Amino acid sequence: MATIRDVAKKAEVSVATVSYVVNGTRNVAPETEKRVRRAMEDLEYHPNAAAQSLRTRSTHVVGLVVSDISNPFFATLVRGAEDCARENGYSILICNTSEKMEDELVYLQLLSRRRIDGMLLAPTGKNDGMIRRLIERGMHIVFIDRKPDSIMASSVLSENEEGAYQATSHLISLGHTRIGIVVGLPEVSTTTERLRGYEHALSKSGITLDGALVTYGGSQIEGAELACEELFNLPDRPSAVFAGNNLMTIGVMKQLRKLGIRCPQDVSVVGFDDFEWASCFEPTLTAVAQDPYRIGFAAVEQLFKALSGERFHMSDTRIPTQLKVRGSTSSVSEERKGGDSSYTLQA
Amino acid sequence: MATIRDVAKKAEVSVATVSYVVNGTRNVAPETEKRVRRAMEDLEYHPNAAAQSLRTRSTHVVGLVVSDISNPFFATLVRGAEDCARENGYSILICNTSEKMEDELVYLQLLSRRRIDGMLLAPTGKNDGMIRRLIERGMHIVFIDRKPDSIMASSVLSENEEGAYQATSHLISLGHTRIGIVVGLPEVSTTTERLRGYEHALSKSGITLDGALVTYGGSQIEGAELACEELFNLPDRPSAVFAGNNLMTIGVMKQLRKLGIRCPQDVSVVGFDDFEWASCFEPTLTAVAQDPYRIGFAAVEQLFKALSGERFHMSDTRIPTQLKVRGSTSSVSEERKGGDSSYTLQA
DNA sequence: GCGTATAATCTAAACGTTTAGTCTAAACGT
DNA sequence: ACGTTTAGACTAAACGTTTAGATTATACGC
Repeated sequence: MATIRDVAKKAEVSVATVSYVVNGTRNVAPETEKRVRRAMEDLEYHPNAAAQSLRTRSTHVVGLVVSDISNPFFATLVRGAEDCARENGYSILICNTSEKMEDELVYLQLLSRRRIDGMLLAPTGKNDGMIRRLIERGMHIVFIDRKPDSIMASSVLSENEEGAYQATSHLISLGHTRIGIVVGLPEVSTTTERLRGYEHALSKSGITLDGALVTYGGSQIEGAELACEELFNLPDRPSAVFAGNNLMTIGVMKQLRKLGIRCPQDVSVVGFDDFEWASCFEPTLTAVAQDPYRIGFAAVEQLFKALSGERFHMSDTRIPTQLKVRGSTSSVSEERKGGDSSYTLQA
Repeated sequence: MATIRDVAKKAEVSVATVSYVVNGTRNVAPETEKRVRRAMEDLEYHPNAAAQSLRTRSTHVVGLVVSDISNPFFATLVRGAEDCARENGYSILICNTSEKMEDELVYLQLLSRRRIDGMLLAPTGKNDGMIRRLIERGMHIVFIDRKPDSIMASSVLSENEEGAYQATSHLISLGHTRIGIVVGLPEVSTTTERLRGYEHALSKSGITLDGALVTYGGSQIEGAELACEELFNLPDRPSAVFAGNNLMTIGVMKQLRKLGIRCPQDVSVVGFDDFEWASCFEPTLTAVAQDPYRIGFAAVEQLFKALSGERFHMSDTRIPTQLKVRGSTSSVSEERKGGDSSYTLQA
């Protein structure tokens, strides 16, 4: 593979000159430039990024740490991040923690070695110490989707509380009073925020919170199935269920089907996270839509702002959610009336 | 940030010795090792990966080029790839081509500069020249999901033809003879292979191929909606539709709903690619399940085999598909009988 | 006690860039 | 004609590792 020295020799100039034309960092005579470019073409020269990084102490790489990239929410978020990164000449290194603190730790160290210019992090919530030290050592971090409340740093998150509030209020407005909720992992902020929105909506309507209706599904399908089973083993069952994320919505629906409980005739369901297909399969799902693409994109923008030294401006960005009312929720005690009365409510 | 020199000084040894304990490349006295490790801890030393790469000419990074990581198929594939990569101390750099040849080209060059150790590539099919040159220059490439037929290199793909054959045969066995198909981009191998399976199944049953029933949806939802509309504008409509990938299945379903055509009562639908939720929303979807996780995982394994110099063993791996028969397909002319008669047929 | 093998450590040259600092020669102002 | 500026090009020192080869000390066989 050709080096800058080879190009220099072929173009009969010094390596410095080649570097200048590659980076446009100094004037070089049009004639010389032509010769250099010609040589680069001929030799199929590609600057060695490792050498550049070593010299310039900048890798043009940003790390992206999420729990599981196969979760469509994160997948889309990553896409948004990648699009923004690419526009600015950056690449993205992905890391899946599976919500495990050890894995997260290993990745944080790995990213340190790689001298990435910054990172987007959806923290498991169990490595705050290490994260804080990283930040102190100068690592630029933007939290995405969730954030540790003990650390001051930029973040880009959904309007979780407001979204959950709207979802719950929607159910209440349909006459539901026993509303079960299946939330994710207790240590992540999305869980607590969504729970808060739920509680807020209840209390606003004077409904007293029944602890038995709050269940934990671990953010996974299987966990949500169990949580849902739990809800319907209660002496007085809920007439509606609020599922805390996309996977748990599927878990809930699976369990309902298993139990022979019809939605929305027997129970209303609203999920956090929308789906592409939600409008063409039955029951069409009422959901709080997030905008993961925008979260990813905005987070990288935020990161670049920090990198460009724009006077350490910490910012917490909240991306709005949208309640999409579809067919999986219906008036309590009324039968489903059919017909498509979908509508959308903006947060 | 601490360098190896700092560690050496603190531990009162030479930099070489530090390197030896970091990499375990030579014996060092237990006493010395302890001192060195201590120093590393104290200084929070993380070896500079750029310097290592420069020196060793190996980055421990593999590039992953797909059309769109927000497509759940690729997202899961990436997860499989990442899991295997990580097990072996490698990281993954992601690139989204959006099926555009220019973007693909830019990424191929970028990955060259980054001196990645190898790459997984789902080619757009329009840069074969560049790809061939890369391989000649020593780049290790494993094709995933699809492959250019003009290039000899390892690949890990689904059993596309067989899967499509089974899907089509299933429809035929239900009495369908006018079977529409919505396939993706003509230049990618998945399209041609799935089309071949479809044609094969038809001809085997003595059904003559009607060109009007073969439509192109560009692998996207919107494209498939149009393609589906086209199918149902035909003088004699199909009684079944085979959708060529996950997004196009959604497009088809959206269009059917728009046209007021019921599935499976009016038309049967089978999709290529399964969904997590397919068994709990109506119509429960009959689909050819692929195993993207396994594709990604196997592709990285294959790549490592090549990297470890295991006598350039080119291999084309095919990952089996599974036909999951559910509720979206039914006997022609018969009304849907209800009840869950799901079953699975292995390829 | 002597040559030799072995273990532990060190020295210094790469790896491929960028960039501050020099140098040269031409252009310019007066 | 002569200092001064300027454009264009060059030299060489970093950046932080790895690793072949040299060096030293210790153990071993006889």
